[in-house]
Amino acid sequence: MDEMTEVFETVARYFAILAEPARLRILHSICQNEKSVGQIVEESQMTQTNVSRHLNMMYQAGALKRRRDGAMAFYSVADSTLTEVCRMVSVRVSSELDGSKTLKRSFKELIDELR
Amino acid sequence: MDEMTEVFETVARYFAILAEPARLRILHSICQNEKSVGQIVEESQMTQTNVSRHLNMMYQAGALKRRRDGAMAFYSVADSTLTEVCRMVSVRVSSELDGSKTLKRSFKELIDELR
DNA sequence: TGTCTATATGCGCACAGACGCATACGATGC
DNA sequence: GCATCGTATGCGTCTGTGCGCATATAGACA
Repeated sequence: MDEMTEVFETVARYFAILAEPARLRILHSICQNEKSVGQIVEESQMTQTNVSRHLNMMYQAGALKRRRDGAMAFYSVADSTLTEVCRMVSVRVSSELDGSKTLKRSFKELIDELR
Repeated sequence: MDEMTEVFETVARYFAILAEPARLRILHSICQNEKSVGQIVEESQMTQTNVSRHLNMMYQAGALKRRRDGAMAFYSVADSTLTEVCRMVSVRVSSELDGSKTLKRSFKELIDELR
């Protein structure tokens, strides 16, 4: 396989992590402190199955850290570049909104918390 | 629909543009100067159909500019944030490679050209 | 008008991935 | 041991989307 092919596939796989609303929701949920699966489920309004699967996917990809404590599993962000680019893109996207003010406020909230 | 849902979907759609090797290849191809579809086809080793479709997709998404000259269409990058985050991610990903030196060199090449 | 070149698109296929349901696994407590 | 709680996973389904083939459209030039 061509070298560049591998390069582009690798970068694309990285972006694929962020190309899914469910995973962005999770990232947002744990970008400040680690959280247990249960906490994330509660906050994110997603099913436990779905949250668990996305967490594992992100963990396998090296995006998240996992800490086990008894039966509980706590996840946190392992790769700060994820939140950085997420923040950059949020800024960019929100800057060209012409619509609802409440939507803009939601973006600002997200941007402030992505640190 | 919840406001946050819309926010996450919007950001995810943005990342989806970059979550595809073919589109990264195109972005790399035109990140310095505008190019015609034919030129991109040649450089990228992709079929004309495929290149055209991805170009149009990116154009519709506001990622690219299009200039028509006769029968030709020239595309260039409209959103510099795309190349910026692409560069950031490439730096990040290449920094944790332990393998082949030629692969690292390919990454460096990409990173240098993403400006 | 007819032909050639450059670009776009309708159609169909195939594959990937997101989801829910049910269930399995593992730890804790009785 | 058994029941319960928290988390992970096998399976089936469904939607989305990337791709190729063929064809359509549009401009240039005779």
